[in-house]
Amino acid sequence: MVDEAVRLIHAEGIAALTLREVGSRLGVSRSALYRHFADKDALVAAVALEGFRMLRAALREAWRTAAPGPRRLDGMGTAYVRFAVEHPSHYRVMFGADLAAMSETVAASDESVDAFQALVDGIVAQQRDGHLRPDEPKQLALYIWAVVHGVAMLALDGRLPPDVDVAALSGLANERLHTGIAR
Amino acid sequence: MVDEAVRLIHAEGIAALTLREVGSRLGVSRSALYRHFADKDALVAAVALEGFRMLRAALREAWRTAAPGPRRLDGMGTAYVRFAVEHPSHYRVMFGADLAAMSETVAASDESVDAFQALVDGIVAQQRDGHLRPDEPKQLALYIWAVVHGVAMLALDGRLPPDVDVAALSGLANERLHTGIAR
DNA sequence: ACCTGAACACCGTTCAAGT
DNA sequence: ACCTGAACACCGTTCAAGT
Repeated sequence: MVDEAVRLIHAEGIAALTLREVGSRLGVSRSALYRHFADKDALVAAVALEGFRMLRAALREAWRTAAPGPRRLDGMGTAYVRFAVEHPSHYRVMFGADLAAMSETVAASDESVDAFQALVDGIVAQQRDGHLRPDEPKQLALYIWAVVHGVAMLALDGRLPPDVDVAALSGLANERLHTGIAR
Repeated sequence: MVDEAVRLIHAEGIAALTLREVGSRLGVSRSALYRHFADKDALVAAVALEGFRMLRAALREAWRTAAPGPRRLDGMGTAYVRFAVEHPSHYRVMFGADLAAMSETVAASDESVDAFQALVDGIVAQQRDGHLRPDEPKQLALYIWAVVHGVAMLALDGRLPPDVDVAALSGLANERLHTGIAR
């Protein structure tokens, strides 16, 4: 069901995600879905949780494989935007207004908290090695998050001019971000 | 109708914006609204256009009243986030996924383009006075936009931890943003 | 345990009919 | 010109009934 929901959003957009269509594609009646999820919000939340799990893995992987040094955080920024661009259906559900109502539960989930923690961990490590300003790590993490989230949202919502390459903007953002927070 | 739509979103959330409720609050049948707007999207677009008009005015005003000098752009960043926080209903419609389908027309509107242009104008002026890196102004503007948009979206969607003050984060963002792009 | 089909209370939208 | 009321094709959700 979760996979089918993601495929449906990817193919037809988030507005086309209806329980009827999910059921139809799975060859089952719409009411049958209620045997597996409490309601539509629960299905959407499951997609969001899967997304946060994937994002967390992508961020940790980016940190792990990045060369140590002052630029080690850059990989996480690139990985974040790339995740959003490569998994727009997940990202839209994770941060869309549709989830705003029930966001408390999803935001409090281990998956979501851990994804953010991966960034905080990286910041603390870079501060320890003297590569980053000794600001409050959580505040700094929120700032970095806002930057990459802003780039991702503008890209996904088609708000960037057509001649602008997302990867190029992401690269520029990483450069200016780095200059702004480096020690 | 536009005012009533904004009031309704403000009071009940964007999901509660229905033509039936708007009509009911105006003491008129739902079908009567079609005499003034082609469909619901057209009403939503009108709210978005009003929002971009207000945002443009707020940005230009912030630039006009800011003290000249290297910090003159900071006021625009603060004004942007403040606009989003003070007019969440407008902002949500302007940048929400609901408008994504028809965003081409709204994004191409004078109101929207002018709001962005206000930022580009400020950047060019600051570069001329030697306060800013001589990067491509449009690219720089997109980066700054991403930063303030990211802060605004996280704040509006309730994604910030409860102990985080939006104004404080906006201030920190402005500081780090400035360091990253100053000459 | 899992599914179906009908029903209910909502949507946006259309259209003939009224003033 | 502007509005109404009924109708249509959609939603999510519930529930008695089936296997």
